Amino acid sequence: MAENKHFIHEIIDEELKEGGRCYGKKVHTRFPPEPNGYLHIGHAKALEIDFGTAELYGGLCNLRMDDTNPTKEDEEYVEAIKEDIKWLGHDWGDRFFYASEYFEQMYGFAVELIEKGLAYVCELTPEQMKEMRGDINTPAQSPFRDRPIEESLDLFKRMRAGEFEDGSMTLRAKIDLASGNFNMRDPVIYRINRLPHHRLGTTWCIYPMYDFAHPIEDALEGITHSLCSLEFENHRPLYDWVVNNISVETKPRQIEFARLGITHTVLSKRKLRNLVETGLVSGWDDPRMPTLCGLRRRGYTPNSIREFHARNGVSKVNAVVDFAFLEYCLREDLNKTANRAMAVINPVKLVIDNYPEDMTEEFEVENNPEDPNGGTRTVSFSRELWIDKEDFMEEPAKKYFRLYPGNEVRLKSAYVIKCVGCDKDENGNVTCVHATYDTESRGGNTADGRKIKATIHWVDQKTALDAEIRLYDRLFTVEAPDLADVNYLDFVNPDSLTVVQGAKVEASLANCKPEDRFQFLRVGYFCADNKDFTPDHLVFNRAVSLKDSYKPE
RNA sequence: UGGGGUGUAGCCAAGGGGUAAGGCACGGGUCUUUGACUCCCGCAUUCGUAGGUUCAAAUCCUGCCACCCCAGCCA
Repeated sequence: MAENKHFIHEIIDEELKEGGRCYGKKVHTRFPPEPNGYLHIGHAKALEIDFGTAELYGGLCNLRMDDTNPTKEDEEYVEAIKEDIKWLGHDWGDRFFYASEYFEQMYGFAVELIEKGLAYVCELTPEQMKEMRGDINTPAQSPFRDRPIEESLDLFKRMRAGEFEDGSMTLRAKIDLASGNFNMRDPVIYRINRLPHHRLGTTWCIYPMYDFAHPIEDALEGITHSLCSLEFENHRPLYDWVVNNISVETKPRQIEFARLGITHTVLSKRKLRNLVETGLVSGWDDPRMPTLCGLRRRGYTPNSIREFHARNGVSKVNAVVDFAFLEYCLREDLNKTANRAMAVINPVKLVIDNYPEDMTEEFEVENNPEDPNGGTRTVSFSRELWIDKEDFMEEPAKKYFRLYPGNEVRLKSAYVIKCVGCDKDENGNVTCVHATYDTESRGGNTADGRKIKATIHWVDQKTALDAEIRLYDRLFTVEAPDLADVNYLDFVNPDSLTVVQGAKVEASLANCKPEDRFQFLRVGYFCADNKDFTPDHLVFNRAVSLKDSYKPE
């Protein structure tokens, strides 16, 4: 948790003091997704703020599906949303709700407004209403504004009864047709729509609008703080108008914060959906997607995502955070928690010329040097090994200190070896590296105490397993593919996925399960794919590479 | 020319009259059986801008500029 309280918590602190709006009350928030898509890292920010605020103050946070528009919502998203929230580690207890549970009460409040002369049935069609909306200098108009209360009451009842066509009538709040804030120009609060609702079917043919429904949902649930994103600031006067003009005891307060942006990706539902539908990614859970299910499949931990948001803070500035910062948070978490393993992604054969052909030894290797209780595992060693192509150079570049003829390196946890040459094919490609080992260096330490600069990873050919490795990189080549004046699809990174077949991994990896995460030593953090990994077909996704400060000159 | 917001380093972000926290990125060094990690050092004479008030201004006042949101019977 960040040491400095952000502005929302400062406000709450004030309200909790004696005489404050919430003195003696329990802080109660809510997370209200619309079930029409998958949750992404931006939603996770709201999740952290909503659930995190409740946790911080010893309060509660409700999970509520905001399903007031049957044309967009679907039950299929509900379970996925719950699953993602649970995965992140948040608990809504028994407080799971649907906005649609309150439709009857909302209807009652609408009637109350009509009776008070604060709402009226308007017969303008959408087109007419648009024409009569007015502009900055001209007030809106509605010829039905002064309709008698009884008449509105009757018409509203008949709207509910299904007597009128979709779109032919609305219920409007009577507020201010000349307001500079267009949300206050007699906003529509009910519309007619005969599409079946995902839960209630055809029970209703009229549905409340967000601006009317949301404050009621909050008030009915006893929400003290309704935290939402900046674009709803303009709606706050209407939110307050609703809670102040209907008969509810609790008056929740809406506070807005800036939503999250991240470089090298897009976060709008429309654009994400487009990536899926055009096949540029394999689905909503493609490991390149910023969706929670995508990040999960990629290898991100709930902890790293929560830490990312906690460290970013909360403000009202439209922020675009470096993708590198998300990666940093992941590395930081996985460095402490992920077991190490050896995997050779681009293998080349290494032969220890002076090692007996039929001999095999076993070495103990620590699972995680960062974790004293991490334990050890056993790896086998024999004359022929796999090492990474990048760890050998026949003619070393400046400052290169791995394997090259005449140079010594340490094979992690095994022996110190000295390169004696290599074999090449007719095209000059290295096919095999030759070395001799120091028989006095078992475990990796030299008998005479001489320092060995480089340590490289390796896998025994006798026990190595084949694996498919999916190397992921950022989805877009530019920082801001989301800018209004560019077509984001033009900047999809053609190299965002590289599939490597025939990588060689240590035998212990046969026992791992989908979603197990590892640091492949000196390479990066990898995660067993949660869809395609099987014991017979090992598939690992690269979550993030290790930092690499080696810069060839 | 309306209403609502926001401007502190390349990116986040504290600080709200007493002389610019912290993190990421970046550069250098240290350590190292991972060129990772750790640790250390460096990185805003200045807070969108111009004035004003004050012994003292990122903080208070005034003007200006830039950017974001708003004219769905979407949320």
